[in-house]
Parts: sequence; C-alpha cells; structure tokens
Amino acid sequence: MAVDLEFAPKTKRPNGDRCCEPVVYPDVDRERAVRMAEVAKALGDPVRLQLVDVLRKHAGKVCVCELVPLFDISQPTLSHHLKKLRAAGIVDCERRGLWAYYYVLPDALDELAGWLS
Amino acid sequence: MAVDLEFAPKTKRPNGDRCCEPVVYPDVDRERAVRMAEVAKALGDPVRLQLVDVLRKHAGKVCVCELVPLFDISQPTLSHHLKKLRAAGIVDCERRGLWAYYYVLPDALDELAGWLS
DNA sequence: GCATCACATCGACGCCTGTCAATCTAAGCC
DNA sequence: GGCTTAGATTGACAGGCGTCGATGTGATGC
Repeated sequence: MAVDLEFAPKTKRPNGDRCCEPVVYPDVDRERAVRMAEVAKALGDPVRLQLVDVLRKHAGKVCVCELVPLFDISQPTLSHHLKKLRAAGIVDCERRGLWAYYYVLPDALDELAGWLS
Repeated sequence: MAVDLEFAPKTKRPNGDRCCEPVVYPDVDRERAVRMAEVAKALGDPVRLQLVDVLRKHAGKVCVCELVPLFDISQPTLSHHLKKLRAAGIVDCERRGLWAYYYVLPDALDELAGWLS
C-alpha cells in the first residue's frame, strides 16, 4: 500500500515566473488513448461487463433470449447494451433464423489488458 | 480472428412456450462487476487514461501544474478529471505547500487487469 | 497588511447515458 | 394468408458527462 513518494524538491520560482515546465510525458499517445478509452468506457457499466464475461466463456453459444433473464433489465435495454458493445468493437453477432448469437471479438480487449498489466 | 461458433441446435419450442431457459451465468458476480465497471468507467476518457499513464510511471513526482500543459484542456477541467480518478479509487494525492502531488494507488487496477487477461 | 501563486470548487452550457413502454422487422408455424 | 416469436429500433425521461470562465481557498513572498 505504501507509495514511495519522491517529491521533486521544487525550488521557489522567481516571483512572477510560471511554476514549472512539464518534464514528463505520457508513453501512451493520444490515438492509442482514444482507442483504449473507448473500450474502457464500454466496459464501464456493470451489465455490459457481465455480458462480456458471459460471452467470453460461451462464444457463439448463447442467444439473446438466454441473456435477458440474467439481468434485471428489459429486453430493449439489453439490446441497447449489446449495441454499445458492438459499436466499441468488443462483440459481434451472427443471426440464425429468429435467434442472434453474440461473441466477443478475439483481440478486442488485448490492447487495454496489456496496458493495464 | 476466426471464432469457433458452436451454435446450440435450438429445437423448435412447442408453440406458445418461452424460447429458452438460461443455461449460462456470469462468473463475475454483481458486486465485483460494479467495482470493476467503476474503474473502467473512470478510464473511459482519453485524458484520464493518459493521466493514469503518466502517474503510473512517475508516482509522486509530478505536480498538477506540470500536467496541465500536457493536455489541451483548462486547469479546472484537469482538476475535475483528477477528482473523478480519486473518486474511483485509482489515484490519491498529497499536498505540499502550494503543490499537489498525485500518484496511482498500487492495487487499484489489479482486479480489472486480472479479469481482462 | 496585500499581492501572487497552485489548485479546487461552482455554475452554466450542450450532449450523451441508461432505462422503459411502445412499436417495428423479419422469420417460423398453422 | 394470419398469428406468434426473437430481436432491434424509436421516442421519451431524468440524470450524468466533459467543458469552460469565474470565483474561492490556502499557502508563499514582499
């Protein structure tokens, strides 16, 4: 838990000077940050996170009507969440007859997972 | 890229029956999903994600006035983002005189990182 | 004292979010 | 054909978001 704080010994600025020049920069560039933030945002809802959890472990084997009773939300709301996950490039679906089978796209989470670890 | 879809051979339901019983459940329970979604949501903005990136690599060594020029946003907006990260339990700060030093809390990202990998 | 600094908070602005009931669409059964 | 089904879409609602300029706060320096 302890954080090793190495406080930079800030010297008093000459009165009227700006405080500091930036000496550090992100390793993650803007575009990569935008991509990863998009994925993180899509995972930023408990229902969607649990959806991804189910789908990761049962790719292509679960139809939407099986997902609805798992959550305390209406069918349109579930459909809305799945749409968001699709828009973020995390899942996709195949339709067979009346049913729709969702699955997690294999590499969708890798960039974020790699950065987090 | 190819996903191995094992479509469950849905049998025709007797007319008037509900379609399916749920046969799968999330491994991640609701509370854990809420916790992880909270972290993911906080990372769901490019500025905040880059902030965490900088702070992870320079814990306790960066004051806020060094962060402002890294991003194309005003100082109040940056302060707002830091507040969100604090609320999500991802960062904390120490104040020394005029300056505030932020750092990423050591275990804050572990649960999400573990689930993602 | 008073001015200046680093940072936080406030109030406002448009926009996006999660949710629902109602409706639409396309496929299957009779 | 007409009815039923699985799922998507629409339109509405309250509430949250990211952003800014203006202001507040607490410490430093003269």
